[in-house]
Amino acid sequence: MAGESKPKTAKMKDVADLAGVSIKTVSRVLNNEPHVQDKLRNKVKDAVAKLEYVPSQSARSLRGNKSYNINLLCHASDSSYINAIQFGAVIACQKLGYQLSISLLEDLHNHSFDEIKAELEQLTHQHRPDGIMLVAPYAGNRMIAFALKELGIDVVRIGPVDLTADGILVEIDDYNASIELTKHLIDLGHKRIAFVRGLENQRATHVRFEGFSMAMNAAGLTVDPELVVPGSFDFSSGMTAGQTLLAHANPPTAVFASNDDMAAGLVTAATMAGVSVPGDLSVVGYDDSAVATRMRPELTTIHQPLHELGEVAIENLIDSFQHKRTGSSRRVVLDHNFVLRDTTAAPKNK
Amino acid sequence: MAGESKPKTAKMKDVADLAGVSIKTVSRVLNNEPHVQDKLRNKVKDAVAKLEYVPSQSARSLRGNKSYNINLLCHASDSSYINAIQFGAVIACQKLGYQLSISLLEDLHNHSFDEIKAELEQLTHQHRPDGIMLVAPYAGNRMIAFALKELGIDVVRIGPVDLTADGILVEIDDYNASIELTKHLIDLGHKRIAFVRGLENQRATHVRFEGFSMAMNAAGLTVDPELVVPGSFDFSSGMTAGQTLLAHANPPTAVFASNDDMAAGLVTAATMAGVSVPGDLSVVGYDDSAVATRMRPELTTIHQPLHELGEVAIENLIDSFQHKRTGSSRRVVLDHNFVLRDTTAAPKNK
DNA sequence: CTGAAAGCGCTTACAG
DNA sequence: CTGAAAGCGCTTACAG
Repeated sequence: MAGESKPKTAKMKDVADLAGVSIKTVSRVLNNEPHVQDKLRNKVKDAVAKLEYVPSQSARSLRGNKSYNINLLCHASDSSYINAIQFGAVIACQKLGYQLSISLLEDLHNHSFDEIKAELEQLTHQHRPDGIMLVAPYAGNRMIAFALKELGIDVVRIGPVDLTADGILVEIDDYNASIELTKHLIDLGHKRIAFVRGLENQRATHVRFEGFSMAMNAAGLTVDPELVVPGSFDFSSGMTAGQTLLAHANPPTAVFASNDDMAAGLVTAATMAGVSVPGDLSVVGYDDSAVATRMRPELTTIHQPLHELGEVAIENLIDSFQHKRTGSSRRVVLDHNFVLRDTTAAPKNK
Repeated sequence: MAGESKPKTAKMKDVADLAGVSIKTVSRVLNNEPHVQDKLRNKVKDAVAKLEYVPSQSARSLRGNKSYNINLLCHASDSSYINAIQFGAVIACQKLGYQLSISLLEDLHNHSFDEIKAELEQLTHQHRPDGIMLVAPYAGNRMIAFALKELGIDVVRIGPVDLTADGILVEIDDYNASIELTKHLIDLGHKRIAFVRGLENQRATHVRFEGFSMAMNAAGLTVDPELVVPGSFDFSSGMTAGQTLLAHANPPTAVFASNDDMAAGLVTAATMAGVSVPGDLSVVGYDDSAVATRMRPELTTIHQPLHELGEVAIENLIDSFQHKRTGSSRRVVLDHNFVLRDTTAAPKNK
């Protein structure tokens, strides 16, 4: 079977000829510009439909200095949290005529600002995205944000990043969500509640701990420093944290893990040690990512609207540069939900 | 703080002027074309470096009718299998000066060929990728493959798809890997071995079952039809399969789940039912995706080189259309590995 | 081995 | 409200 050659597609000129107008008018209709008679507008639309005309992004890009491309800067790790955000972002891009591309940025620890900037320049100059979307662990990286700003690229960031940061931010209210989650444990009757931190360079770690501490204090409970253990947002650090906490002379009856992956590790460590969840130990996570319902018992957690975070981030980013509001700052906070599942219960010896 | 305007970048003309040559010569050097004196070539390279010149993909696209963009067509599901392949694909694209973009295709069940073709035309005409990468569950979809062919777009597919399919295929030897995996269970002394199928429209399901059956027969064992249960490649179908198998009057001592997610569900179901893995039941998975080491006991499985599958797929795709070998067929088979972990052991009452 | 010219398919000023 | 001209930054024939 011979390979077919690429079918030749209609150009703007063809549409103009068929509609009996100039190509400029076609362009205006396509870009939803005002000042076109309805009659002409309809003629053009008919011609577009008849010819199945789709404008060439290359040509639009070249002349208009736009690429209709948004780049998601990722870290090399498997994360269903990122995955879900990416999903929402793709949906929004498709809806708005943009394309979502993925780039991988290697670890930038120990890199100078100039090196980071050079790396980003290399990455962005080739395909010239109209905007960049930053997620964990890069969303909170100030050097990256600043370098991108110097390169004149619009950025949207997702998650609880620096409060003083400018640009577009999309997130949920981590502080209050953490309070809610902690209150749930307190209301069940828990007093010795442990906390598993995430990566220390992520603001999420700090905000969630702040909410946790606040709720504990408000309830007249103290946070035992020995029950605050480190983690790195992944399954195995959750297991380690679980082992540490269970080995404590006076172990906690409940644990707040600052994300779901670690909570899953914790539940696994408990189960392996013969500690029943939630009978002997209650565990809560954070995110409501895929793992939350791919474990037993299913995880009580905070639901982040991950798809929506991705969608809203893209919409705001595009809106921002379409209205030439480059450099504008805004902060969008979406609703979260507390999701009660099966890893929490009242403590046995209350 | 005022937003900086996009910095103006060097153009090919600037490089040509600095190097004292024509822009055509610069173009030749940049595209690694022959017929340029080394002296001039070096002058040009110096100028490129000095000006930090990066060619505009838009301009190259428009004139050259190439987009330097490869599109990964995804299904809306969270899968660390796809995630890992995507990772490898991004790496390869970055290395070769291409960009990987993601598109989501909604479910196409009950759609006619013409509808599918129209959908794909819409999707591809806007950004005109130079090639498309297809993974599960679309890699094996003949209508998609055929529609893309009619649209003149090069395609690479990953996984065990139809043997008669033309185009570029990258996969591992599923048949022999499945035999190996089954032999492992047989060598441990298992005789009643169950099999959990995946989606029936995926060739992986059939090839893996074929390998399983073959190995059973070769060892003089029969496949009990009652121990062959359906699944859909996800965690919850694995749990269901586990419950079904454990409820059997004469339950199996080992299970071959045709991917890791289902194996994880199976282990979870067993654990919940008080059936110890691997003490009372051995379980093997397939893929070695992230979940394999995010569970306890860790999963014995077949390691698919997912990153490499993604990389090799992209490399072959680009190589194919760069050499105008559009329409050429080839099949690349990468090595797999049997990974012995902790979910398999000899049966108790052998 | 090297270069001057034409043109990819749009959008951006500019005129009317 | 509409259009003729110029040009975005490259690559593709074509000449020498």
